[in-house]
Amino acid sequence: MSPKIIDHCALEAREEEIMTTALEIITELGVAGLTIDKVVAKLPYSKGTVYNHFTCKEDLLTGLCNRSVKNVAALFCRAVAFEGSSRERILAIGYAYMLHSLLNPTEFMLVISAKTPSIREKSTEKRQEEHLALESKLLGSILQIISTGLASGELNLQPHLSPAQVAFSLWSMCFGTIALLHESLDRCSVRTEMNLERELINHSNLLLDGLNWQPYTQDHDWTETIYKYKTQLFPHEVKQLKRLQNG
Amino acid sequence: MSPKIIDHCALEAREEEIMTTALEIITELGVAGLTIDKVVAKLPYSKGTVYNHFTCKEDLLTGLCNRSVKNVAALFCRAVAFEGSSRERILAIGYAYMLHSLLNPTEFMLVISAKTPSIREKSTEKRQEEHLALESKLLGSILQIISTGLASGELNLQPHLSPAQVAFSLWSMCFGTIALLHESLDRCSVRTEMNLERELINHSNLLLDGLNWQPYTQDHDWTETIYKYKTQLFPHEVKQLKRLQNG
DNA sequence: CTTTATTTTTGACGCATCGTCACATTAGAG
DNA sequence: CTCTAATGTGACGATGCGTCAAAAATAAAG
Repeated sequence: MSPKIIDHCALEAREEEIMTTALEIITELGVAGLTIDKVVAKLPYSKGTVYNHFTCKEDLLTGLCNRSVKNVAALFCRAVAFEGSSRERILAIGYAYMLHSLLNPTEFMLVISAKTPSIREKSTEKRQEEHLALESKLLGSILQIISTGLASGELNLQPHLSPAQVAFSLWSMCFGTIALLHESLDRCSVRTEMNLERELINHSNLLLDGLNWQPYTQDHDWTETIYKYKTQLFPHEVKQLKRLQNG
Repeated sequence: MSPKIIDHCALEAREEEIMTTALEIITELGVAGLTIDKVVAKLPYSKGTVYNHFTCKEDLLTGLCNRSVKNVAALFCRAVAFEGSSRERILAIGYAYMLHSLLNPTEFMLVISAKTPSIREKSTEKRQEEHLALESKLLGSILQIISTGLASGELNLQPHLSPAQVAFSLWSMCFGTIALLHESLDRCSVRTEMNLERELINHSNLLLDGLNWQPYTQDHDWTETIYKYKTQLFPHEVKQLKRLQNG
């Protein structure tokens, strides 16, 4: 009894390896170009082994999507810890989301793709649940900032709005803005990344003003806040982005 | 010479027939379940004929998506003609979009799917352009309302915002809200359609307040306006929706 | 009515990809 | 060294895509 012990650590490492290889192929050939056979060809394992980790191609895509959301969650945690007013911190969340989408365009697209029924329909229940859990972790970061805003009195909720509703508003605003600007980014090159930044900040400020979240847009130097994001909060990411845009 | 004149009308009718059949299959089996062979099996034509209309499956999906956007555009035109303040008319746009997404969930999902790179990469340039033209028609309706709002003085743009930026904000807000609530609608049945309606109105009002688009949320009876949407502007659609929810 | 030139339709075919499963391999216990 | 169970392998059947040579349909000319 007990032959060949399953080394959980090694298993997980292999799963990472498979996902990384899949991401390379997607970056090169697009989601449509992804093929299990191509993944297998790039790996020292066989098809059967890959199918031990992922039940089908869609399951692999969802796994990739979850890995990406985990990275976003890490950025959000940093945004929550930003030294500043609650409104500055909530804006940092949107900024983090944008940075992530610019640094990892392939993965961002994957998150949208994974929400598509054709992929959801086929991937594992387990990975689906993992995805939901990760998403609510993201919402958790937002809710955390909302509650400190309420505590400090900078945010006064209108009676018909719950914190969850506000969090959802912010979330969907970011999602919609980035998704739509991302897609046009691929088409008409008129819009550059800088435009995405400007629109996202505009749109966020409109929403936050509507919420009466102080300080209002005109009562604070937001350019300076964004400068702090760039130099203090996400210096590494911004540097990486600049390198990406020049290279 | 000159045999068999191509009857453009008949051709178009057949294209419609193909798309309708494809939509039936998608509604039944999901986007992933769509197969050209299945479409052909349901039609009195052969595979070759279908491929005379659409170059590939993805092209068919984009065609389906465009047909759906055309219907949205028609609803938007009615919203523009609503008798009321400019803010009431802009809110009607969002309401129309929501109604459409609830009445045609399959098609709404398709619009998201069609934005996915894996589909865009493969569909025809021609249909891509058609899609862009249709989308800018939608934005056109929004811009039209913005300009009447500016003319009447109900909307005063802050200097750093252009009408196009405002239109984009509204558009992405609607898109994000509906997309995210639609997808959770499929998963946790906690959220009903009524919730989508409430959230969309909330979210719209937040944004419009942020824009200083009068009358503000607290200065007008919006419940009554929504009642007008239901009874005067989209009575047929609302009735259809109720039938759908009961049946 | 027959012929002819041309367009349209057809469906069998070749190719790619998927996911499976019977068999091979491996590593530790006895 | 042998036995055993977990793990890995890749050939295989099935499915679906898109093509293309041949067949059918059509309308004007003879």
